[in-house]
Amino acid sequence: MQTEKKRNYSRKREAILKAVRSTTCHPTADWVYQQLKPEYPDLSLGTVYRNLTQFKSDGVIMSVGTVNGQERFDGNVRPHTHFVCCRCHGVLDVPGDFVSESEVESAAKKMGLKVESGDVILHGVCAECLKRKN
Amino acid sequence: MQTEKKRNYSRKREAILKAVRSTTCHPTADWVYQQLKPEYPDLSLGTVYRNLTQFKSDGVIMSVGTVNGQERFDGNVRPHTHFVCCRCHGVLDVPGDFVSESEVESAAKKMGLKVESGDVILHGVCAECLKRKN
DNA sequence: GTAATAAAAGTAACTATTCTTATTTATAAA
DNA sequence: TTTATAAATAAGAATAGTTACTTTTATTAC
Repeated sequence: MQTEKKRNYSRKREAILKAVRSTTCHPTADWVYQQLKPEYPDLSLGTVYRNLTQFKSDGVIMSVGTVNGQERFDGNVRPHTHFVCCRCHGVLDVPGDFVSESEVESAAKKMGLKVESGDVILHGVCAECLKRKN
Repeated sequence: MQTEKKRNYSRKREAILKAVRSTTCHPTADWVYQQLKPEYPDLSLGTVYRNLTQFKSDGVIMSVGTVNGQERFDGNVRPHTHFVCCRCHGVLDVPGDFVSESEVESAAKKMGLKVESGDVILHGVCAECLKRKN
């Protein structure tokens, strides 16, 4: 049995989660902060970080990893693929999984690993950037 | 025609590349620095960073991404899969590719993306950590 | 209402990485 | 070999993303 941690409601926390879920841009902590600042003028960046960290460990959001020095978050926790543009550092969802669950499982078993998640990250140049300057 | 950039030979640069290639631990910049410090007492961390960046853009090493706030490098640039242990933050090679090149290509084409590389990163608990404490 | 507890603000601290400048080293020419 | 040049380096300061800390504020239970 796990120890239950009680958690009080907070309007800001709710807004932070909503902000992450409202976009497909895979935002940074600062993006969320800037987004909410107008409506919550006393919001602090630390609050955004703290809540994003909580959401991550609760599994209601996920991290896409660090792109250009900044962690990128995703409100969509269903398995999907990410594409990172090395020009504009945009992150895009690519529908599809592309990875063979069973092959991974058998390779992991051979090495004695417990695999909890698997991410596919594609790198390249996005359509926008290709158009802009070839 | 590309402008050729001349590059002078440097004993330290060679040692840095050798260090990254000598291990499968997917080292951080600091690991390389600590490793070479005894033999090159006047080595500086900035030199390690600068050369790793050069090697990356030359394609002779690759980045595994940021794990626990630090970039991890890999001297093996052939496509392969990485496993990141969320307990000890170790990075392991997993033989195999697991991702369907052709499916990725067709999905990318549909979105107008130019894919240059694709990485599979598995997350979980490594054999060592599973043994240590279950 | 009041007490107990969690959340937030604001600030300070931390850390990986990059940048700057003076110095050293490697290469090429004379 | 000596000299000229351009590149590489050391050292440390600067930057930036992130986290931790302390005090104040908000939420819940009674």
